[in-house]
Amino acid sequence: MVRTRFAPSPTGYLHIGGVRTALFNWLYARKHGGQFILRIDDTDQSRNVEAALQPILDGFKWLGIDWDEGPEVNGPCGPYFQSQRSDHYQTAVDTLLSKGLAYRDYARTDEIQAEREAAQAEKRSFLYSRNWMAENDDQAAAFEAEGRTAVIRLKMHREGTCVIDDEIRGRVEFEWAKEQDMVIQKADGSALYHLASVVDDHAFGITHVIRAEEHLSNTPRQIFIAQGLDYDLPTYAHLPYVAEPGSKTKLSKRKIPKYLKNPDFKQLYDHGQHIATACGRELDADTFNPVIVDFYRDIGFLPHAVVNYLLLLGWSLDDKTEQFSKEEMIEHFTLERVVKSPASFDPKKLVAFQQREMDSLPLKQKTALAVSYLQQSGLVDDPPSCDTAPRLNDIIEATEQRMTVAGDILDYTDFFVTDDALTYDQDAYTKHITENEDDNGILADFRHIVESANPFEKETIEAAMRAYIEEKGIKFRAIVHPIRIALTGKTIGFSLFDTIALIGQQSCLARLDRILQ
RNA sequence: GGCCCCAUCGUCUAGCGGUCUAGGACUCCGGCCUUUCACGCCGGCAACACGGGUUCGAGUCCCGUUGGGGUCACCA
Repeated sequence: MVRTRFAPSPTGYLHIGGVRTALFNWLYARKHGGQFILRIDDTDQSRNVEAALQPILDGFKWLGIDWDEGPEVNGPCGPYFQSQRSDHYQTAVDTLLSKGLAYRDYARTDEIQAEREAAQAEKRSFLYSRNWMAENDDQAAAFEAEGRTAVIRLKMHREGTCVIDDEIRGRVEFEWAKEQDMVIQKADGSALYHLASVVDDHAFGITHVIRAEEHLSNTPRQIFIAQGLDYDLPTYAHLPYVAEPGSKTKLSKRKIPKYLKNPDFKQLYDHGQHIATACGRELDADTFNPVIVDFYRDIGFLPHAVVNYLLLLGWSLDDKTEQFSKEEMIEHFTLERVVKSPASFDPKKLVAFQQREMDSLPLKQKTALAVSYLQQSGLVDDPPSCDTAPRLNDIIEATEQRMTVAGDILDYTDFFVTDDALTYDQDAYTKHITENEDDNGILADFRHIVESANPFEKETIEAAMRAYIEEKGIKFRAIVHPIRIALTGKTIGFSLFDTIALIGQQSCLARLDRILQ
């Protein structure tokens, strides 16, 4: 039975790199008919865990990555919060202590620091002298008499080799003597990450530890703990990490200002800001940026586009397949085809996946998504009013391929404002209306076409307009801009005939009259 | 700095000794289409880090160099 896990720390947001790791764990479990478990790494959290966890759970739900055991669903191995498992960790510490594989250490932090710096100065690797190690109660009592307090450290081997058979990296060796005597329990009695992680992986029956490469170098100490506790070792698979756009440095959540210097990242970010602003949303720079999953959900990405993109960031099936349904991902995923080198996050390519996904979305669903943005920005009532509701599908259909994300509908809002409230792009207005003396003639003629179109449909309007330019001996492009500006205030938009039909005869006349007067 | 990992177009990748004058995708650049803006279509630019081996033959195997990265907490 395959059991994998993802262990997020309740930080308040779901990081894109974390999602990729979770996805691979999820896929591996699903492929092998096993379980995917969510464990909450809150051993060091003083803040409100519940509030900081919710966005993470919501993110996974949105992406369709479900968990078999963990928060909300629970399961046979609970509790799934590390803050509630301290008794397990204490038992493990006691075992390690009794077997002489860990010790009470009374060194002060400055004393350790001094040793570390000395090693650094001599350009050799640091190895603790164990000068303040207490291996029996008498020694401990002596140190305590000096007013010292103890942490628990691992008493690492000082010879031999630790061999890791990594599913992705192959055989990796570490000399035990280079491994530090890690602290596994703080002076206040709380357990630290490595200890908690190993104990819980065992308690949860985790068979495959699939995690990012940054954990490779601390695997030896985890193996030491596991062996000391007589646990069977899980299979390890160290994924390459997700790197910054255009770089091989690990993607971090705290370097947004730096990423903003990357034009592609900036463009995506601005796109998001534009939509969020149009929705009248307050922006939190910590969570509203392309490194955090919420960003994509909030501006109208399709979750599957994000998942599909992330799948290909460090994994491929072959030399051509790029689009995968969830079922296909599960069917084809193998650790064997995970790439070893880091993959840098490419905002442009993610958008391309989204574009493709959006284009293939059925109209009804597209409409539903877009309408929610119109509602958020107050342009459409919830539920839509009687005169708006029937037009919605037609409007979205007329967007054709212009919406990359659902929030893009907010660039085409002139169908939802009243004729009096329509605003004009000033430069365009000046250029095509004010400065062009012939335009009044064209607009007036166009008003006649609108007025006499019967029925008022795009086919009849198009026929009348084509006849008009033929008669006048002018190009169509000569009349497009003035008309478009008169009707929508802008030079860009849908097909002009769609636009006219969607605005409707009455509004077209009203908007034309605003200009003609 | 010690230890460890990695190395094919700008980016994601295919390539598991000959079929590679290195394939696909995104980006970019041309052109076409055209009622604007998108879309679409056609075409193009662009890579095996370097040096040694092994071999009849190396992008593919080995070693070294260089480069990039990760990690070295009473964080996770």
